[in-house]
Amino acid sequence: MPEGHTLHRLALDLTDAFAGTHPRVSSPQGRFAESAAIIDGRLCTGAQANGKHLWLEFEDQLLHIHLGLIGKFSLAPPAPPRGEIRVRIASPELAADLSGPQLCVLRTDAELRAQLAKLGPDPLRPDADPDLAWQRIRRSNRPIGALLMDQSVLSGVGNVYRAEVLFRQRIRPHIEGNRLKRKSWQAIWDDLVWLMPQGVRDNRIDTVRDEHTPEAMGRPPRVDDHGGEVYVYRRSQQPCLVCGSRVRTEVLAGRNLFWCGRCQRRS
DNA sequence: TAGGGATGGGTAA
DNA sequence: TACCCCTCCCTAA
Repeated sequence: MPEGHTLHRLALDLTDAFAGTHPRVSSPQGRFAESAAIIDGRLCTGAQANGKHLWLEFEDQLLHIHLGLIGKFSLAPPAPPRGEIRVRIASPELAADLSGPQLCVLRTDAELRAQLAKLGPDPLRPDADPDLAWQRIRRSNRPIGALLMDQSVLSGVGNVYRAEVLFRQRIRPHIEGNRLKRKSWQAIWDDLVWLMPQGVRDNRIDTVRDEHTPEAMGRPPRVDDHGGEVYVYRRSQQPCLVCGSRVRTEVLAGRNLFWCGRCQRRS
């Protein structure tokens, strides 16, 4: 379930669990066995995230992980591995099991920096410069709904935050980057900077706030299969929580986009 | 039991 | 744009 908030949360949890310790590192599935042996028992100094990239630091070796679409990391008291576990990082108290990652590889500091250099600003990092993203957006004729998903424009936003932040700011997903108003971009960025830390804190994406909360509207909370409270994501054909018209869907940038054609008219 | 989908992204064409 | 990989889970048959 990985958008940027998931990775930042994992970095915090992994740091809490293993920083300053010498965890055992193994590969129950076997596909990471050789590399696991290299860092097994080494001092772990912490974990960090940037966009959807996550890494653990073992002295001069960095374990670089990208969960992709289906990757998962679970932290729990040690138990026999279940399923295809690429990597287990374990202390006597906790085992972190990684399954289905798109990427899981040891890197040097220089190699990792080269990877991260390709990423646009991450709303979850305090040093992020939103103007770097704006300079790309204002020169592009691609729709903002595609640009938000492009990790070289800005990093960490995935399909849920894309749909939800555009809804919350009432922006039409199809407006081209070079026709988007600067203040609209600022509103998107500011909203992500407000929303995503809540995703890290709660470990899920909730975007329905203020007067539109189900409680405020006299309905029981509706939690989507993905585990959060949302306006439009995966709500195609259902009534918009704000105006009641049907939520629309189409594929944009290779992924299912959801939006309200009546509420989202701003550029 | 087979097939499809899922919050991602790299590569080839 | 199409296809591929990664894994798990739900649905239809």
